[in-house]
Amino acid sequence: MLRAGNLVACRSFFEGEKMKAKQYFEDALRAALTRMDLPWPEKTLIEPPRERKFGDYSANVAMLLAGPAKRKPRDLAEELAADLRGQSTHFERIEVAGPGFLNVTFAQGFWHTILDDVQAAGAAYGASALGKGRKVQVEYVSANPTGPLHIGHGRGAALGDSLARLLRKTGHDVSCEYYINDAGRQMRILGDSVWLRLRQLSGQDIPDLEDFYRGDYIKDIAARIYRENPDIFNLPESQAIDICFREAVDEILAGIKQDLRDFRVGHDVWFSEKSLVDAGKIDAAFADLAGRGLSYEQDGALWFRTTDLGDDKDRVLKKSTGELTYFASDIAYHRDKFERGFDRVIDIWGADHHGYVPRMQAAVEALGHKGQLQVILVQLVSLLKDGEQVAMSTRAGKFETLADVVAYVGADAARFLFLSRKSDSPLEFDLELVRRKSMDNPVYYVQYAHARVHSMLAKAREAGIAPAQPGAAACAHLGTPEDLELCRLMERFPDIVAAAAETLAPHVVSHYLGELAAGLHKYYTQHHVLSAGPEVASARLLLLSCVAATLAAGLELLGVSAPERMDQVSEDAA
RNA sequence: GCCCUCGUAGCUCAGUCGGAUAGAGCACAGGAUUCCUAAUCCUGGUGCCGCAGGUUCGAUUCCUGCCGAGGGCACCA
Repeated sequence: MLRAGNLVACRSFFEGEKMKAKQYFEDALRAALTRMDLPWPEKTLIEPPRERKFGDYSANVAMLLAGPAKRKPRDLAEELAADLRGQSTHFERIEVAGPGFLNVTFAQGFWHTILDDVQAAGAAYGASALGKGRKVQVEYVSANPTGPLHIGHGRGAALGDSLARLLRKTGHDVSCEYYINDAGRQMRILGDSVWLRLRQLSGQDIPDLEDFYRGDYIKDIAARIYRENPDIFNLPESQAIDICFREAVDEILAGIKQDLRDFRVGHDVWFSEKSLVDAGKIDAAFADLAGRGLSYEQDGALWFRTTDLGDDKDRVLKKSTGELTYFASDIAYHRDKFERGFDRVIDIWGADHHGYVPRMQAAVEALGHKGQLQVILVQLVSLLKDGEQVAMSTRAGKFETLADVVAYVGADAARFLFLSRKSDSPLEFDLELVRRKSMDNPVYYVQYAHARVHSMLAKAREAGIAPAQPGAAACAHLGTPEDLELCRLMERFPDIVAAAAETLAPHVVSHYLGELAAGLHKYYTQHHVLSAGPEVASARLLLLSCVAATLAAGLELLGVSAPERMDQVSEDAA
């Protein structure tokens, strides 16, 4: 029952919004197979073939069916082709090729309908209801408030933000969250570090500590506290350190928030670890685990029986010193997430935490939410400047901050680079390369394509030429191979968005935008628009404004601006 | 020692559930602008898809082993 309902919902969604050509082909194939009394193979693949000469779309059904049906793939394909030729109207050509591929080419008129779709949808082009309104949380960055964000955090920030955009676009109810580790050992060290600097500043001769934060920003914070609280040395030391700690966290966190804003990244919720502790959520989580028989005490410590869940070793929740482990608050935190009603939780972590993933998965499973947590690991960013590696270490105070990098290369260029690579492979970030406004820099290639169209639209307005409305009259002027190529490219966009959202991989969008931009640039050099006569000009303006809308919709998903003039871009990276 | 990720063109990287002759950008060489922005376009060629087996109509893709790189195996965070 439920199944049937879903199927219907899916169907209407596909017809309206997903790749219409693909769906049309699939429907035709299904009907043909039914007529031939053959099943629909689960592993059927319908996709644009690598080479254009094989047509617009290609299906491998005949090869999949050949084995079970004990037939030759090519014979089967020929039979299918013959059936399809007699049944459907939108195909211009239906061919059998290679080992048994069934290749189809759509008629021009079919491609022209894309213009209606893009024009009608505008900025919403590519949107879908795939997520069915499910509540999803994306937690990302979550850097300890012990120093400014560095370039690696930037990669996670760009990814998390883009994923949220993708998930929203595909019909999910998304909430972005930043987990603030403001409890525990790191925070004690932070307080101590500021207190140390403060005492040194007041003239006390105290040697540096072994293990403390030594960045200049610590000195600055200490100096400000000293200025604002000249009598701080009259307080008991514990109270003074507490002031240092609180001031430091507040200031550093404010800086982090500012850096993220400048990078166009916004979290909906800033969740404090300390609040979790204060609200007794840790104890509640412990009780939960104990109730499930998954914890025990030994050697004065509280243990989580993760070996029951496939771990090779049980893990400590509360140390014999009474201190909580990171694991303990993470369990309580994730328990809280699901209590807040999220159907699905996505965490973005640095790849150095990958050993932690199975443990966290086990914990979530133990709490009854198996399969509802997805962890995405983001690999290291190695920062290069003039070819040489720039070292990064928060503790040592040597780092290239995100803010510095963004100021140097611009948010657009940084985001585009981060989002044009798979997150699980290491990334090389060459400051000079990313800063350069040239063709080595794909972001400008894409932005330029968008700006080019708007430049033409502006010129057209001056000349009194308006883009045509979609329809037969305009489409009669859009029959060149380049016209149709742009339509084909635009038609793929909704599928690209869906695939990127499903696989949580924004880089699919970046690569697609590169292709679409290339199509536009090629078109530009081959076809004049404004001087082509009023009717042709306005038909082409319609086509190109649809391309611009698609480019803008794609860039929006990456959080990269879609400028109407390129001189607006140069101000971004001064 | 055990576990995870990765290994694709000179460089940076794509390659979806196994499909047709493995792609793009950069770099290199040559060409295109009386006309909407040359931040553009066109033409050139390069691969033991780390190695060796296995699975099958077909493997860069899946399985096993090996080599190489990085990371992880705490009462650290």
